[in-house]
Amino acid sequence: MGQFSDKKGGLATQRHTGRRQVLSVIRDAGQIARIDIADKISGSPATVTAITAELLAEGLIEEHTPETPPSGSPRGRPRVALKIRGAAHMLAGIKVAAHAISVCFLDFEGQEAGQFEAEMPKPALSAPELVAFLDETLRKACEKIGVPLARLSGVGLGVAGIIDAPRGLVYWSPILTARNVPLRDLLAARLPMPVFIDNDANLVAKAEQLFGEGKGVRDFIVVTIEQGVGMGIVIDNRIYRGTRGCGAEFGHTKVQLDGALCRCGQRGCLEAYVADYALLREAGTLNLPDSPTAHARLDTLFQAAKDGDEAAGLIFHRASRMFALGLANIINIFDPALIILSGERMKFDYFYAQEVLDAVKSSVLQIDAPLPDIRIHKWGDLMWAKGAAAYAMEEVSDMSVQEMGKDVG
Amino acid sequence: MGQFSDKKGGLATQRHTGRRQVLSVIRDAGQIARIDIADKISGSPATVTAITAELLAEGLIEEHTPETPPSGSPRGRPRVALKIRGAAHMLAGIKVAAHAISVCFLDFEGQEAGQFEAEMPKPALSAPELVAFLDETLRKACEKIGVPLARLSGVGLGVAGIIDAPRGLVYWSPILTARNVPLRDLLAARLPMPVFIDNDANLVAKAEQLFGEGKGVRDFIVVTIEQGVGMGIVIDNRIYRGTRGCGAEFGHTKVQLDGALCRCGQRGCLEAYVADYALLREAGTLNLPDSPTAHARLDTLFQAAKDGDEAAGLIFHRASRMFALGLANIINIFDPALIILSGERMKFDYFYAQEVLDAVKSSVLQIDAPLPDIRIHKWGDLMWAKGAAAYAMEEVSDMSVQEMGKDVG
DNA sequence: AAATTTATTTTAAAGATCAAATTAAATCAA
DNA sequence: TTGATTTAATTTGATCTTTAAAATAAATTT
Repeated sequence: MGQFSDKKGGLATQRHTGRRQVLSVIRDAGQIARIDIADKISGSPATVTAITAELLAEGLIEEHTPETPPSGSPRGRPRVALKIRGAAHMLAGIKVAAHAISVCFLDFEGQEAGQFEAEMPKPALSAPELVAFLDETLRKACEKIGVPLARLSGVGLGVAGIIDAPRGLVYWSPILTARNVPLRDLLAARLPMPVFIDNDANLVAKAEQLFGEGKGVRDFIVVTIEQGVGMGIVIDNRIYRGTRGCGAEFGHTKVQLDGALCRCGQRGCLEAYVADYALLREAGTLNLPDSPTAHARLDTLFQAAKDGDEAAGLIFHRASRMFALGLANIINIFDPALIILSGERMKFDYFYAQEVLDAVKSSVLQIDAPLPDIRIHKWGDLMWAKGAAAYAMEEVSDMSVQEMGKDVG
Repeated sequence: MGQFSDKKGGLATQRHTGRRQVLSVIRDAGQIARIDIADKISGSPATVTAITAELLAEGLIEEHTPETPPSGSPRGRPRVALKIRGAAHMLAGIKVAAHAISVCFLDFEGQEAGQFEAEMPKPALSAPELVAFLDETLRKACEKIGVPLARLSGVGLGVAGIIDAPRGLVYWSPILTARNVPLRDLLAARLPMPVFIDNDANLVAKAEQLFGEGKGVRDFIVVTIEQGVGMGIVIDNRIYRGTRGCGAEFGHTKVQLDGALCRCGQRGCLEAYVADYALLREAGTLNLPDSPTAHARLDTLFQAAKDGDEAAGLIFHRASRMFALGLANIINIFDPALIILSGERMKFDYFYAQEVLDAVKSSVLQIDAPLPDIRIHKWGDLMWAKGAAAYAMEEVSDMSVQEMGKDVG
C-alpha cells in the first residue's frame, strides 16, 4: 500500500504525493501532455495515465483539444494536453485595508472570474463588526458577479497586521480595535466553506509566486511598501512564517539605534523612515500646499522633491538610504535568488532608483558570484485580493488532492 | 515498486525514505524499540521489522540488551532496544581557525573517539599550502588517536569565511590568501573518503542540533561571536544556506548608516561593533597595560570595564546595544522558536547580560505570544570540530541509507 | 504449569509503480 | 488508398512495499 499511514500529521500516502505532483505540474505548465508530465515527475507514463485518469474522473483536470489541429505537427499519435479544469472550484479572495475592501474571484485554473470593491465603514472596527462586514461584502460580491455563495470552495482573507496564519489569529491589525482576534474561525462560522487568512504581504508573495515574477523561483523574497512595510519570504516554494506565524516583520527591523519613532511604539524601525506616515510626518514641517487626502499629500511631496525642493528631496533621500540598508540586510541574511519590490507605491521611484540599487549592491557582501536579482513589480490593488484567492486555491487544491476514493462508497 | 524512479536528483524510493526515517528516529532517540519506531513514523510494526532487519544486516544499527534486566518491568514480551552501531562508521571533523586547527573523531553513534590539536604554521596560507597542511594534520591525528586513515568514512571541514557548501567552494576566508578556492575537491583528491565543507557557524548549528540545545527543535538560529560574528539558520531541521550557499551573514548586517568601518571594507556592519578586532580597535585609545596576545588584551579590557573603567565600559556598552539590535532584527525577521548564543566568547557576559536580553525583548514586535527562547551555550573550541564531524556523519548516514540492495549482485 | 500480556515476526492481501507489450492516432510514402 | 512508420497513451504482468491479521516469542501473573 502507500507509504505509511495517513493519520494525523503523518506521512502522505504514495499515491497522494503522486497526485499532488501531477496536479502541480499541470498547474505550473498551464497545459501539458501526459508524457511530459511523466518526464517532469520522473515517473512512468503508466503511472501518469493512472493518476490523470483519477483526476479526470474527479473533474479536477480536463483534456484540452485545440480546435485547429496544429499544422506542421510531427508524425505519430498526437499528444493530448491536460489542463486544470477551471470549473472544478471557485475561490474568493478578500483584501481588507484601512479604507477599502476588495474581493476577487478566481476559478480553479487561476482565471479571474470577477472583482468587487467597497469602502470600509470606518478605519477600525470591532471584531464582530468586521466579521459582519466581511460576510456582507462577500455576499454582495457574489451577487454582483453572479456566483452563488454556495459555489465557493474556499475564501482567502488578507489582512494587514500581525497574523498567525496557521491558527487563523490576528494578533494585531490596524483595521481592528481589538487584539488577538480569531478572525478566521469567526468568519468561517458564518460561511459554508473553509476560510484561510494570512498577512497581506504573504499574499503578495503568493500572487507573485503563482502569477508574477516569482513563477518557478524556489526561494525569493517580496517587499511591499504601503501604509507599512511588509515582507513575504518564500523558501523551498513555501511561505516561511516562523514559529508564532508572525515572522518576516521587515518593517520593524531596526535600522538606527534610538532612531525615529515608529507607530509600533519602538524607535528606529525601517517603517518609521519609509512608510507613508513617516514621510508625511516629516513633510509636516515643510511649507507645502495642503491636500485633502494622505495620498494626495504624498504626491505633492514627491512632486516637490522632483522639482528640486531641497528639503523634500532630503526626506526621500534619507528614506531611500534606509530602505537600501534594510534591503542589503535581507540579502546578507537570506542570500535569495530574487527580491521583488512589489506594490503600487513602487511608483515613487526613489525606492528603486538606480542609486538605491547601487547602495544595496555596495552594502552586500562582496563575493565573486552574481548578486541576487532585484525586480520591481508595480501592480494594482487587485493583486492583494488575487493573492488571497490564490492562497485559498492552493489550500483547496491540496484538500481536493487528498480526497481520493471518497466516492467509492 | 518505489515512488517514481531514483535517477538524478529525482525522488527517493519508497523504502529509501522509510530507511532514512527509521535511522533518524533511532538516532534521535538514542535507543528505541521497534514498536516505538513504528509509532513515531506512523508505520506498521511489520514494516519496521523489515526495515530494521535490513539495517541490522548492514551493520548500521544493533540491538541493545541491557545486562541487568530492568526490574519492575511490565508483563509481556520485553521490547528490545535498537541503537545506532557506533562501529559502523568513523568520521573526522576539522576546524581551521586563524591560529589553531582542531580535529575531532566521532563514531557513527556520535560518540567522541578522540581529538587532536595543532598550531597553524602561519595565519594565512595559499590554497596548496592549506590543503597539504590539512592532509598532514589529518594523518597525524589518525596516528595519534590510533585510527587508520582508511577507516574514516568521511571528513567534515569547517572554515571561517564565506563558503558555498554545496559546491565546496571557499569564496573568501581569513585563513586563505586566495579567493574562490575549491577547497573540498582539492582535499578530497588527496583523501580516499568523501570530504564535506561548510562555514564554521553552520557547523556550530549542526553541533547544537545533534548534541546541544537545538536537539529536537525544528527551527532555530545560532549566533556565534569570535573573530567575527557568525550565524547558522536551521529551518525545517535543515541548515538554510541561500542560493549562493552564503546566506546567514549576520555579522555583515548593517546596524548603522555610515557606521564603523568593518574589515570587509564596508561601514556599519554589526561585526565592526562587536567582534574582537572592533573592541580592540577602540581599546587602543585607552591607557591599558599592554598584553602580548589579542586574547589577553581583550581580557584586560573586559576586566577594566568590570572594575569600573568608564571608557572601557562604554565600549562594551555600545557593542552590547548593537548586538541587541541585530538580534532583535533576526527575531523580527525569522520569528524563531529558539536563538542559541553559542561559543567560547560568551564568557564575556556583556553579550548576554540581562540588560541586553531586555533590550532585545523591547525591540521585538510586541504581541501576546511567548517570545522566542534565547539560550546561552558556552562550550569550548572542540565543539566546532565536533560539528564538522557531525556534518560528515549526517552526510555519510544519508549515503549509507541509500546503499541498499547493493550487495545482492 | 497455564493464562495473560505485550513485542516481534510471518503471512497473505492490496496498492502502487514500472517495463514491456499493446493499442491508438497521427504522418509519410508509395 | 493502403500500408509503413512514428509517437502517445493504455494495458498487462511482475515486483516492491506496506499493512492487517495471524502466529510466534518471551516475559509476568496466577
